[in-house]
Amino acid sequence: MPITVLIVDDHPVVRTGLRAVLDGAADLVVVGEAATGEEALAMTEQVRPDVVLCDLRLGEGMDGIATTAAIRALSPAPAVLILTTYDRDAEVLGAIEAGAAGYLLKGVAPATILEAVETAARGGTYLSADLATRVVAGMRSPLPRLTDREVEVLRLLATGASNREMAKALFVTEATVKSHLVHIFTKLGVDSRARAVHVARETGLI
Amino acid sequence: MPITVLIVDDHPVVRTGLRAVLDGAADLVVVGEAATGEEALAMTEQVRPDVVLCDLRLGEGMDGIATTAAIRALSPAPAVLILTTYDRDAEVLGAIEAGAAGYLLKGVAPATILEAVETAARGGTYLSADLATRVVAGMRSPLPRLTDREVEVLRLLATGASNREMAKALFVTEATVKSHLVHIFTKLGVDSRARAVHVARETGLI
DNA sequence: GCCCAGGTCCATCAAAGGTTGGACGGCGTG
DNA sequence: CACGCCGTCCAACCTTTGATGGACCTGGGC
Repeated sequence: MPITVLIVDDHPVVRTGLRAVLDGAADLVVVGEAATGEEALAMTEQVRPDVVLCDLRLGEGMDGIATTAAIRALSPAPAVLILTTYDRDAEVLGAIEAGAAGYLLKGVAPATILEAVETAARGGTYLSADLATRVVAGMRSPLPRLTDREVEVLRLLATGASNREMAKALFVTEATVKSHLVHIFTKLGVDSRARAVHVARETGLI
Repeated sequence: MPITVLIVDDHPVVRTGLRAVLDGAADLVVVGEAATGEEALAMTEQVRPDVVLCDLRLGEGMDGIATTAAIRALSPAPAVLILTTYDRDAEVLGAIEAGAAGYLLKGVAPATILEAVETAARGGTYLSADLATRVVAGMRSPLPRLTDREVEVLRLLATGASNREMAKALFVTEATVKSHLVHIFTKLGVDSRARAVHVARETGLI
């Protein structure tokens, strides 16, 4: 009995590529394609695949992590393999937390994708080699938990807002903004707004 | 006589997808695949394709624009079609300036890709519909030309570097760095480093 | 009830960042 | 070739940011 796979990616070309790769394996059969998270969810309920191969970035609507969480909430829940171009720490952790059975970089060889799908179908977890160590590192020193307010400030910061502007936007005084900034800096281990934005981007925090 | 196409993308899956799409057309034949800009250049000289379909981002080494420029410098030069995930102004313009015969978003339908390749082979220019207007807008108010030095500063800036750090890195004084910053701010129409980084990212300048 | 954590607020001072104005060399054009 | 323009460089001055050390209030857990 072959392993059934649902492909989720917003790029037709990538879907075609994945289908071609998966069709090359005798024990795999692609049972559907979806372009959005919403579509993926609906199709999963209909066709009940063994594995969902899902891009992390899906253009409009739900992203890969939200889709993963929604799919894993179904029962019986198929394994979800996250596929992506980038290797941002926060996203890896987010995907794993959302119940993903693995995380693959798009740059990997076709054989690796097949291997990952088969591992996932057997209930295992597959992480691209270069990601495994990063995840472990991430586990050791988990990403700092920013409060909602702090994330709000961080987002404004990333748009280049000054303290004065953020204060206006958030209806607080400049002093309060500075206070939030200090907390953000401490949690991110930096000492300037510019660097805070940089690490926030790097870790996928924003 | 069929149109010959060389596929350039650092992701095996995407290459497979493109090959599948192009093989669907009777008058197209894929004569090779390359994973890097260097490889693409070498293969272009060997197999002399009519059209080179090239991803804008190629991981290590030359990027799509550099590769386009290098390929267009050959003679006879094949048409180069740029394929990408994103639609950043600066990159569109850069690609066109480098001699690209068009610019395609990866999200488009397979039929659109075929159409673009055929247009390119006939010597025409193809731009994804939503890009055309942006290019025109870009022409009307061209992106400011930053000098090499300014771009260098901007890149450091984006990593969150302080003036002092940039000065050390560039072997100039802090005052000089500030001077470059002023010019960058003026050209980008902003008044702070944070906002400069923001618009630089938005416009694909970095 | 008590305490602690998070959000808000504040003042002060040192250290960055940003503004202004100017010097020097290369390069193209009149 | 002289002129101006541009890129690079620099210094002095003023503004914003970041560090420090507090204060109050709210809500949740012991």
